Amino acid sequence: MKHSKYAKVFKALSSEQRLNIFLMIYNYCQTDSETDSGTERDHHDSPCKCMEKTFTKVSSIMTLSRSTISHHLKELQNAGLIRCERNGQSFNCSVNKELLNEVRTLFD
Amino acid sequence: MKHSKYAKVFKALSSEQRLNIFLMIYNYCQTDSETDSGTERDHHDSPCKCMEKTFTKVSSIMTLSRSTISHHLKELQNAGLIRCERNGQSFNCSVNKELLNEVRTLFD
DNA sequence: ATAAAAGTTCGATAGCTATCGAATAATAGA
DNA sequence: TCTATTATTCGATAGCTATCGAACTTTTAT
Repeated sequence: MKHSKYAKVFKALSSEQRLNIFLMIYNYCQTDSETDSGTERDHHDSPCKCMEKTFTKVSSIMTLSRSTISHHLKELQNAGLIRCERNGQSFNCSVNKELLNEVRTLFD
Repeated sequence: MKHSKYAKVFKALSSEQRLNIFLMIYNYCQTDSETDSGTERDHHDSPCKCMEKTFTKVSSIMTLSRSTISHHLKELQNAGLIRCERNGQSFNCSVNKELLNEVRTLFD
């Protein structure tokens, strides 16, 4: 992978608030996929289960305006760290674990 | 480790030029410690051998002014990613591998 | 259809950042 | 001591970023 893409990932995680949001989604993914390990899924497109109502959950925990949260979620998507989709009123996000693996191997 | 410290690390790596500088030092450390694996060292303070004349080498490879390079090296030090010391005319840097390990485990 | 809730987009702004050149300080060698 | 090399600090600047509130759009429920 090109260095510029890594830099983009790091930039997305360089804001403390945004890192908190990301880790919130990440941790949810972790515990969720343990609980749900038997289920059949497409591992390429969604390597871990979505965090449902991400926007709402983030809003309830962090004291940031809605527009700011929207912005941060978009930044995380833009860097490729998460994928989001709207499902009716629920806004769901999942972590791109493949990208995380790539990033991790940068330092191996 | 506190999230804010991770954010600081990511911020240090979020500039493409600075990431290039870091990876240059990192890669040098890697090949160097392989070549030099038998030597006795204090692994806490210097987990890998220094890259000698860091400043000069970075200058010769990247088209950045000296002041900018100085600034970037300081940022990397500030985030704890590298340690530098001046040794006469030579400016030597080494990578803080313990910190890298911590960062890596953020996503385990 | 209307209202409520959820999320996005827009425009503004204060503060940060990458970069430079010039001036300065530190070091080594003659 | 004088000079060349090396690195730091300073001041400036253009551009980016985190954040907000207000206005708008989309969706669900009544």
